Amino acid sequence: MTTRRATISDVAREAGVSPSTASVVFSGKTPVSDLTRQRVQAAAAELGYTGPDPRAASLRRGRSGIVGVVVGSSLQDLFLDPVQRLLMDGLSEAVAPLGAGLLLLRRNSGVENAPTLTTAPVDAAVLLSCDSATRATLTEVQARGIPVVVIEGDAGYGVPRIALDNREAERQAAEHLRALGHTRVATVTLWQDEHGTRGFIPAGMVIGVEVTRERLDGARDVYPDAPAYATAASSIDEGLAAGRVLFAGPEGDRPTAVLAQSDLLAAGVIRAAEEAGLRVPADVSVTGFDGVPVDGLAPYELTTLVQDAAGKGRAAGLAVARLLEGEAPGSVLLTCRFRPGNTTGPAPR
Amino acid sequence: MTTRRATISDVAREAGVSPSTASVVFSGKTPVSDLTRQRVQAAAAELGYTGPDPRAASLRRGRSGIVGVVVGSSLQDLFLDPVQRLLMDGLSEAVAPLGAGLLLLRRNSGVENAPTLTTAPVDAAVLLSCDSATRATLTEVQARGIPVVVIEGDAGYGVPRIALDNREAERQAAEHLRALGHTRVATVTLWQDEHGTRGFIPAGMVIGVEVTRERLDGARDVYPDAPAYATAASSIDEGLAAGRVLFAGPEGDRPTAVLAQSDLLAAGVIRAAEEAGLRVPADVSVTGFDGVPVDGLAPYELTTLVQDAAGKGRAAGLAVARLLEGEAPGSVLLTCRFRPGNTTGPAPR
DNA sequence: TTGTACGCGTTATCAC
DNA sequence: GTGATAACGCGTACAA
Repeated sequence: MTTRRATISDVAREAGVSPSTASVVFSGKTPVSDLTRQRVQAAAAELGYTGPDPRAASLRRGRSGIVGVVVGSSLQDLFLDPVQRLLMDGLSEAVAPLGAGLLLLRRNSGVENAPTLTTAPVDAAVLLSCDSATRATLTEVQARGIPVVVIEGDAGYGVPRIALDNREAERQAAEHLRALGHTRVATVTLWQDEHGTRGFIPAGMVIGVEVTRERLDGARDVYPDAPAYATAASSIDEGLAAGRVLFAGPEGDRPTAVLAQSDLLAAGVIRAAEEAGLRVPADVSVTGFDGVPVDGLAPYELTTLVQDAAGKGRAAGLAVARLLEGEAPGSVLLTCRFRPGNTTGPAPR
Repeated sequence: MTTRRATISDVAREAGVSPSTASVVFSGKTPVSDLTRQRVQAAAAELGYTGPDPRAASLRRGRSGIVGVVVGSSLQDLFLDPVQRLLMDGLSEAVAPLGAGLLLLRRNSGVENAPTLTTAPVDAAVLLSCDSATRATLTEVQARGIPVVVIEGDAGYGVPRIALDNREAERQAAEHLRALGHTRVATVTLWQDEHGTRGFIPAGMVIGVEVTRERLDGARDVYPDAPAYATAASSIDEGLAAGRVLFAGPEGDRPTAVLAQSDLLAAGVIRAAEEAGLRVPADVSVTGFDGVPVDGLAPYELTTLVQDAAGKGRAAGLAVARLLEGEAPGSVLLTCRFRPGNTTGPAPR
């Protein structure tokens, strides 16, 4: 049975009304008499018609109800990070009332034929931690007239941004350490480039990833010469590896405090300190960033900067909604709150 | 400037060719002379035309390049689980060559106007851990003629399933414990219903969540009377809470071994054991399920059942591809591999 | 290799 | 409250 699926015209004919009337019954945009509605619904049931074809409706309306989310790497890496998870949750929550869902699109999938922002029927796009490599995508998308919002990234050109006061926040953490008397302070950073290059960042190097650069700048505002070790991702394991490097040197050379750019990294650094026989915070102070619960960190409570990750996602969703209304939402700058814990203490002497 | 966006006809006119020729230049389905191609491309550049409108193309082709993924709860919860992350990664990898992306759809979002499988332009749908509540959705989607694949769920009705040999696998773990001489064995299960009801599962209760039921059945094949404590999610914290309950009783009453239905739960149970002053595996043996790396579990290596979660996702993607080709892929049953670690040992006496 | 003609299934608009 | 009309932008037989 290769029988064609029923269309709204079929239903209309069966019900003895015009296609437009039948359409209105399903969309509810215009009042319809009860009798007509019932007739149409009966005809639909009869023919097994389950409502308008979303593809045709989206062509006609010019809306698909889909928001593309461009993620950098694998979904695996993305969702490994609790901050990103919260963010996606907030975003999905904020676009749902628009009748929109999130379409996951990978940036450099390398797969032939993979869907992209230009081939997918998206109404708007959200770019996550947009780095320099994303710029190309951006201009093409804008040429299509697709509204774009950027989260934690450097978009320029009048694109609404949802950002954090990363620099000021990290500066607060650094000042907290200075007030405690620390002088030998190191930083463990988030990824510095799309390859996930690990290692100490050479002096004078300009980092293309905004969030990493800004947090590092904040640290350097207080400790201009602090060595910075870049990791490949925000995870406990990455923090552990970085911590091992930092704590490998002779005692007089080791940092007495570490500014980690995420809570997961901080948890890893703390573990590395324990491995090296150092006590936290007696021998080493550690700060994090994000303010997310870290499984298995107890009894420590990180000294950290709390951000509202879900709020970031919601703000992005709101911006998308505005853009779809034809408005021009401004950028949003969210602020972090410093939360002292028990992982920082006076510098050892 | 409210100027209409350029269409392919505009480009064709500008280039002095027919619309169909211009279309062919973009789709590459038919050979075109170099001269024509260049003229069309020049015209496109001139008019700022960036390729066919995906909405119109999808109506015409009857394909949108979108695979809907129906997730039960919040994205947060979904991606908290490393198994689900791997699965989504495998799935996204497998559908990318189809030119398809994953559209995240929440089951019971409760949000007015939220997108659903019937309102979104999806070519196919993947149901994750489909429980009894999902059945309704399923029939409606099938009425639309949208191909569906179910992962770890009970779909019935000729829907291809990607499943695991949960029962056999868990039975192996239980037999391992029996061989070690354990007699007082408890189980910590995954969610038993959509509400995430925690607590001991009453005897004789039938569980609607397939994966939970099957793994429990496997445990009961060996230990018919083993108490089972249900958690709300696969996480360390849930395992910790469950473990605290299990280890709260007097010594002669406590289980000497715990079959946890996931590695994260197992990690939590181990932590609870440590809290209670019990040594693993000297006082308590613990098994997991999944075979995923658990951050911070070292130096333990879980005795567990290794499953290929990414492979599960890929299998689902492949099944989707087949369905879209009009074929009728069968169900896939993947098997787990028992991997002994250092968290199980002889029963204490 | 290129052009013509048509339809994909729906909905906005306006007149009745 | 209902119906006629006209797009929405494109892909693809088929003919030339």
